[in-house]
Amino acid sequence: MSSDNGLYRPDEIEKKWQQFWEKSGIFRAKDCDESRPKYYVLDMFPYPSGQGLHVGHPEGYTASDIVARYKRMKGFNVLHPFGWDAFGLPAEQHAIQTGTDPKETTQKNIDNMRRQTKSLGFSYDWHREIATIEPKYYKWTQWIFLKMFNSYYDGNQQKARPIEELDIFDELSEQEKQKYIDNHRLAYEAEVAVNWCPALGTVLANEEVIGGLSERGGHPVIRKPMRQWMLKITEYAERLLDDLSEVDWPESIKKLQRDWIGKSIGAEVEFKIVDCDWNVRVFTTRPDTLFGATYMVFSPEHALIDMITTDDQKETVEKYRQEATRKSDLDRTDLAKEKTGVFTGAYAINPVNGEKIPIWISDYVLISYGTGAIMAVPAHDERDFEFATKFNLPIIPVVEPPDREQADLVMQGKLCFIGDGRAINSGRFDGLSTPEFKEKITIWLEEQNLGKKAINYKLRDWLFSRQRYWGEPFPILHTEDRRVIALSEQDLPLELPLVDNYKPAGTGEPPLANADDWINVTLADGTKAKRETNTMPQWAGSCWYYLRYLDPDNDRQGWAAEKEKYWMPVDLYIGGAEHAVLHLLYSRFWHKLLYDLGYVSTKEPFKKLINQGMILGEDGQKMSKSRGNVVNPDNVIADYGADSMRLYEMFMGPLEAIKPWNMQGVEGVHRFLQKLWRAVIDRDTGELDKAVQQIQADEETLRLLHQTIKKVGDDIDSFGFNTAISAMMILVNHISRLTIRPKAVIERLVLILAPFAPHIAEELWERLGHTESLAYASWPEYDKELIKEKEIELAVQVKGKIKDRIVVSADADEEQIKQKALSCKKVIAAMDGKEPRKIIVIKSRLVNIVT
RNA sequence: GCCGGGGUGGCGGAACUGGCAGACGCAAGGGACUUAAAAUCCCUCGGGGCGAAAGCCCUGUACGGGUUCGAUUCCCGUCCCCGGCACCA
Repeated sequence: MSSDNGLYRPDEIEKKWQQFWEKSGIFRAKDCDESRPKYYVLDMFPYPSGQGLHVGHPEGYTASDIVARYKRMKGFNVLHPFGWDAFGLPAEQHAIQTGTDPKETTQKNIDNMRRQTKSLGFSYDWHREIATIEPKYYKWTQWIFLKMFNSYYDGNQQKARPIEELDIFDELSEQEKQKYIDNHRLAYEAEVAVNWCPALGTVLANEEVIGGLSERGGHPVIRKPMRQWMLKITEYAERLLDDLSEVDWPESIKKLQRDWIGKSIGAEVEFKIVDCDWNVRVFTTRPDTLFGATYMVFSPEHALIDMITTDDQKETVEKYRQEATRKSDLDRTDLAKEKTGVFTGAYAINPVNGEKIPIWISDYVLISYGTGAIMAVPAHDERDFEFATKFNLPIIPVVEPPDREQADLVMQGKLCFIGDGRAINSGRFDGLSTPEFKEKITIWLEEQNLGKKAINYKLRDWLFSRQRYWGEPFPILHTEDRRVIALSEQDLPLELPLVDNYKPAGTGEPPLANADDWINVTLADGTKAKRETNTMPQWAGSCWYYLRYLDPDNDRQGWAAEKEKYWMPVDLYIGGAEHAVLHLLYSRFWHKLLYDLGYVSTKEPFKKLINQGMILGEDGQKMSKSRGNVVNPDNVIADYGADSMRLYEMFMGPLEAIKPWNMQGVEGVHRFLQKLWRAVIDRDTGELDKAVQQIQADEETLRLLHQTIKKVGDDIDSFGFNTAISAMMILVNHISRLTIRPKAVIERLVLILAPFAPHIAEELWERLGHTESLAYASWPEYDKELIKEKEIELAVQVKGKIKDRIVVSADADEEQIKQKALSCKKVIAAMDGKEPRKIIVIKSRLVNIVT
């Protein structure tokens, strides 16, 4: 008679162990424990969306959990926290539509996603859970903003310093002093042309505009000048670039960041404008082509245009400028379009040869890069070439291409050449190579006081305000007499007021402008002031959350210094590649500010970074509701259990790869767990199977076990989780075929499986007779000697083609192997009576006989 | 257009540092067990050819070349797919 007491029941054992982990507090990280090395494993915290978890989330979380559990078994004190990046547009859009407080919506979503996350059995220290929307959290986001506001960047020391230490000229008036200080703050206000999205009723950061449309929603975006808060990330450009060499990140991500920062080295050159007192500066990376500068182009927004435009050109120029401002970024960057532009009537003098050259304006020159004006060298710049060709401007070649054919075309003005070559038409510089020329002319320009070496970055200051309700309020007051003052630290947090209308006004005035009680403030001295009504962007909270985990309940500091010293930096950071630039660059920027001011002890926050790849639907398409190919983790767990879910996510392929979901693959790993279970547990009684016995394992089993222990450990170290699982499958296949299964082998198998499938591992561990959780059991050691094969099979090739195989003992020497190989019948036949010219023996691989 | 990543069976993928291509899993086919089915277990499984069979031969890692005793791996060229950037002077 058979009962089913011994069946594998993931639903039961998973609930049991999750409750045990929670109640026992076994995964609470101990601060400042100097007896063990520390290890900080961090997941990018999610936005708590109404859709809940999708299968992409657990991919990264499982990988980090495997590492966390593995490191604990290796004796590390592991910090593995979780939380919520909870400010965000969906909850606010919902609030606008329904009038529900976004806090309520968000809280509900957090509760649901927490339930889902816990059902996967991750070993998070839930006592450290944080959410960026909680006042006790954003108090410190505001605090860091104040640090930013109250600091300036000391260019000589290359670091941020308190604003009180800024040197000010005494002869300035009070007002001028204040202006000077405000201009130097790392958080400052500016009237900037922003990306205004009428449909969303907000401005967007450059990064949030994709091809002239809003990243979220795809609405059109136009340019509009508005007062905005900016953060001086540009001051950190050089350090953000340099310190990339210190972090262990994928090269591709580092490159994206380098390109985003976009450093270029060149020269600034001053051009005199004919018949007036104005000079204009341009930035160029090719000062060696100065002799070929045949005209200049100003950006339509350039301030000098009004002063230099001749009367007869005024109307045309004005018309063009109007059009340019009306154009959205999309129109301006449409590459299919032809270059446009108009002549200003003014001329400049080329400083190297005294030639009079016309000044044009065109929107292919950007006001925000360099000086907003360029010298145009049509022979050696493709954009200038296109423009010159269209408007019939002179093209003078000044670099001779090394290639003869190219050189001919360039000399005829028919080809634009942007490479390095030899200088021509450049007076006494003729004959120089491009790099030499660059160096010499830069020195010459400096001597003549006409220019100097210069560096430019593509990186712009970070537009930090949003016309939104659902974000951190700025701790800033605007007084009646137009001063901007910061709240003091004791006044934090400045909490969001309750409002009854979440709609933006549509004029650009944020929703908070309607909260009268909240906005109007009277200072101690009686001065009336209004609160800042913009809020911070979603990135703010995620810039520093990894620090709050260190000390989440501290209400006197964002984090305690000794905890920061103990835990930082983050040893491993896992998350999606979509944050390659923004989140990771912003965090690094904030971290460097905090470093300068002495609040953190490391230059970089994240030592090692891994990106998990996207998981596609079963149809190979990106998962989306409209395609109907979304896989819900809840269903997978209900059908197969969390261990199968975890295992499958890791077994699909390399962590970083993009890969399609396949429900039958889940079935496959589930069968693997079943097979292990059946090999250990008696189906009827639920006790250990009678085949599991305390006996010495045979040689082959022992070898396979030790090989597997080594492989799984090595693979976890290198994030090769898919191959680690396949190695364990091989071992389970072997064990399940044994009639007597050595208990000690099974125990070690259970231990190495534990980081991947912790519930079944804990359950089996218990049923194997252990009374303590395996969470801190020592990771099994492997024996190098036991791993070695006794006999090795070698392929024997004749001239690179395999003819036969031989088996030799592992310690056979080369001569023995050669003899054995040469004596194979098939080899003799293949050699066709010829003498071996050369015999290559690759130990433990093959023999190749060349005749 | 530029930059980065990639292209291996029907599918996901594996292959140390240039050394037996296709581990492991899925799907498929065959068999065992069963009254039957499910589950489980065993076998086959890149393509083509020869053979009654054991087995043997040829070919094959997007395509075309090259280096090498030997190339999925290194080099050159071409095609395709994915991601990022997009007039940054």
